[in-house]
Amino acid sequence: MRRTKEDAAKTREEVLAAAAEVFFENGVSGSSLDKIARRAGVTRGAIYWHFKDKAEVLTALHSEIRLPQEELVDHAIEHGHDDPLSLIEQASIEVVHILANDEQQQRIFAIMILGCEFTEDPSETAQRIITANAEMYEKLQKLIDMADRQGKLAPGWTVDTAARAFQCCMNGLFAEWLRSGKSFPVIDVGERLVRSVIGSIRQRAD
Amino acid sequence: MRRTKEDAAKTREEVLAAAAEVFFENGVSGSSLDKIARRAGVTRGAIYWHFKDKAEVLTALHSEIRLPQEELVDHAIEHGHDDPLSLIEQASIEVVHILANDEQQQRIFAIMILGCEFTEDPSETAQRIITANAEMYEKLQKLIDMADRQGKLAPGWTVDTAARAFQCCMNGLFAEWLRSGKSFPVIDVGERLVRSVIGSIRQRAD
DNA sequence: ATACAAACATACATGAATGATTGTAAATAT
DNA sequence: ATATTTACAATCATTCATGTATGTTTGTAT
Repeated sequence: MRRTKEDAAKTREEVLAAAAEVFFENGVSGSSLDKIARRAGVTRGAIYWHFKDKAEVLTALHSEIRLPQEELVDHAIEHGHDDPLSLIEQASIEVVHILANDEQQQRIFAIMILGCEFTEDPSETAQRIITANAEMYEKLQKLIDMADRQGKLAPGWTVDTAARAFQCCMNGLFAEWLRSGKSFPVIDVGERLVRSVIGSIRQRAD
Repeated sequence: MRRTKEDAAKTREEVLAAAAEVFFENGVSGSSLDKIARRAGVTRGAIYWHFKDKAEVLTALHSEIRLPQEELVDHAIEHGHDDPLSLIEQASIEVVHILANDEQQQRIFAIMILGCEFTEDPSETAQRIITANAEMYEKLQKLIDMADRQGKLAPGWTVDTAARAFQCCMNGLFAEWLRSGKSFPVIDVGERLVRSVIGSIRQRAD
């Protein structure tokens, strides 16, 4: 038996990795803590030591995801940018590429987007996801607002409508891809989709 | 007590309506048959009389949804159409309008899109949803293929890429709208989104 | 009027998942 | 060297949903 702090941290990570797999395979509420424990090579006791309950395992998984693009976007929001729509376009396409190659993040994304039981009275768990989505929306909104003030929005678009439309596309893209078992080339579809929508939001320099 | 055939059919409908509500509020696997029964004003016995188990309640709910646009689209696929992309555009926008006004269909849609536990080894339940989605995709594909053979696809688009991109948008739109608690005007966002994507798929007549 | 079947309600048996408790070997502090 | 935590494993009691079996009332056919 091993009990050093590093080992403890290691089993914590193993539990999280196992949880990602089991959640991904069986859905969140279809996964018992015992299944996760077995997959991680421990017992439920270990899980209950590190986490309060299943919900806390989920939120721990969620907090593991951190896209490098976020810092880029945050920087642009703070310091301004001369072509916000292009920034969105580039950053989004990069995110698609990253996600297409990182299995662990795919699983977590899938669990968050698809496997989350959704309830009208939002449970602690679902609330986290809603919050995260709202934060992403706000960032989009700020960037598009920046573009608007530069007179770069095509007629007919409002800041909110454009932000929502783009958000729907991206979430829909990942959701469909993961739900379908990665049955189509996300990168191709994603790039075209992003360019289409951004293209029609952008004021054409005719 | 009432036992006539019409009354039986009525309680069957009441059970389904209750199921839609309870599933919508608590998620599918968070809803016990007892909760549904109470909401419908019956006991589980009644539910087990009409349905084999919870999965069958779900599929019964699913089979209740039948959009009038489907017949229009089917007709076009069979008999041909001189502007398939416009047909997709029109039909999709109409679907958005219908959905925006029908609470029952919104709930069912929400359950199907969001509340479905997703699993790698698809359970009987999830399989139905996947199948339904695949059917919608095939129809899209056929229509876009028709447009392609008329030389109406913009350069860079393939039939599959275009069909996937559009499907992602629509599913993403409804998913986001329902998940967010209908916090934005679907009709506005939907119309702009549909026109944007179809517009960039369509060969421009410059 | 009688018999049977339809349409439920009620009661129970089962199994699974949870959470709490307890036990314990090793690590760390003193 | 000893005491005390740490980091788990193992066990147990409880809850809870499910499925089934059985009871009961009413419609309906003869």
